Amino acid sequence: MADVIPISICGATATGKTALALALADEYGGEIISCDSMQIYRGMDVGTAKPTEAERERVPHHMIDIREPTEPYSVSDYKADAEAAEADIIARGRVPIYCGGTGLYLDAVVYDNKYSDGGGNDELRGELLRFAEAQGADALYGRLLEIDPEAAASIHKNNIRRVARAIEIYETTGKRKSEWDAESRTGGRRTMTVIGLRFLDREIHREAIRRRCREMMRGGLPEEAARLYGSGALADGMPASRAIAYKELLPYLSGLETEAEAEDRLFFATCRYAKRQATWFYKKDYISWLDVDGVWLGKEAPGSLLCRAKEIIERERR
RNA sequence: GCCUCUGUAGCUCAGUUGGUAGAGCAGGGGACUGAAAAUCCCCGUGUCGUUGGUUCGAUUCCGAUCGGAGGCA
Repeated sequence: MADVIPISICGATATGKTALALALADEYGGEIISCDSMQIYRGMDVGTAKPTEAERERVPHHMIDIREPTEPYSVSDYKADAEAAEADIIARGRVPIYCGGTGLYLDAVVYDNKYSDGGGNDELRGELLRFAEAQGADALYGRLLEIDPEAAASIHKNNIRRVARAIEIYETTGKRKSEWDAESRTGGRRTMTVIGLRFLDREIHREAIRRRCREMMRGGLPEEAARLYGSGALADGMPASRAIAYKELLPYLSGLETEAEAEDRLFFATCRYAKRQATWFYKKDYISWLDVDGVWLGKEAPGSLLCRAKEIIERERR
């Protein structure tokens, strides 16, 4: 039997990735590996548009609900865990199907990237951030310029998060970030069929996002957000506090805004996120694109989209 | 009917002691290798409600007028 080629469904939010991945899983005897930085967390269900119980019974899912909303997680964790899941799926004779919109995580799995050994040093990082706050972003950037001018050239000085991380890499590993990157990027690309879903018409995509926001608001998002907020999982600095959906509802939950205003806030944040995802994905040369405008408008049957996806998959198998 | 407030960017508003205007939000574009649903960068001409007047010059002062909000009758 030929080597199994993993499949990946990516694209911006609300393009229909989940539905297509499920259909493909049925078709090929696949199991889904979530490629989503927020579905990792338990208890964040409505807000992250997690697959439903029924869907997860129908097709096995991996990389979902593997951390508490207070636990940190990173790309390198993802790469290790997802690849382990993938190996396990293949060993059982099934097809791994990645599905999700976290571009960085997809990259980690598409390329043989290496991440700097020695990991992170939260204390040092915190110290660097405090330094930036006290002395200014320029001062922090100045430190990076001294130790790794090459990395500094590709990081904006105001992006103190990245500046701090670059310094942290050097301090903890003794090797510059630019050196790590140079080595990592020689890894090459793995064989994987990556299908990207996209709307050609931005307005239609916005409609899809609008509908999703409405469904979330009616589907228990406020209750979920209140629960997470009450448990402290949304406190400053907590991983879950970064997710779109919960922080947007805080003014509403504390009585400062109406439900309609909260929904708008959620909608705007999601649209901006979709744009950032699109910017990331569109320049990736490993993606084969499928337009979904017709499906959303009801002019194309979901089965037809599935056929188009299968064509791409079959073509790459030859 | 009278009085007060108000009319400036898609929205909320600031401002010009008279020299044609700027923030936030929304919107557009982009970056991205251990927090990524995060983080960061770039992009603002709009009949300053309309119309007269004063003035070298009015969005800014004055009058009228139209729209909105409130108050008194």
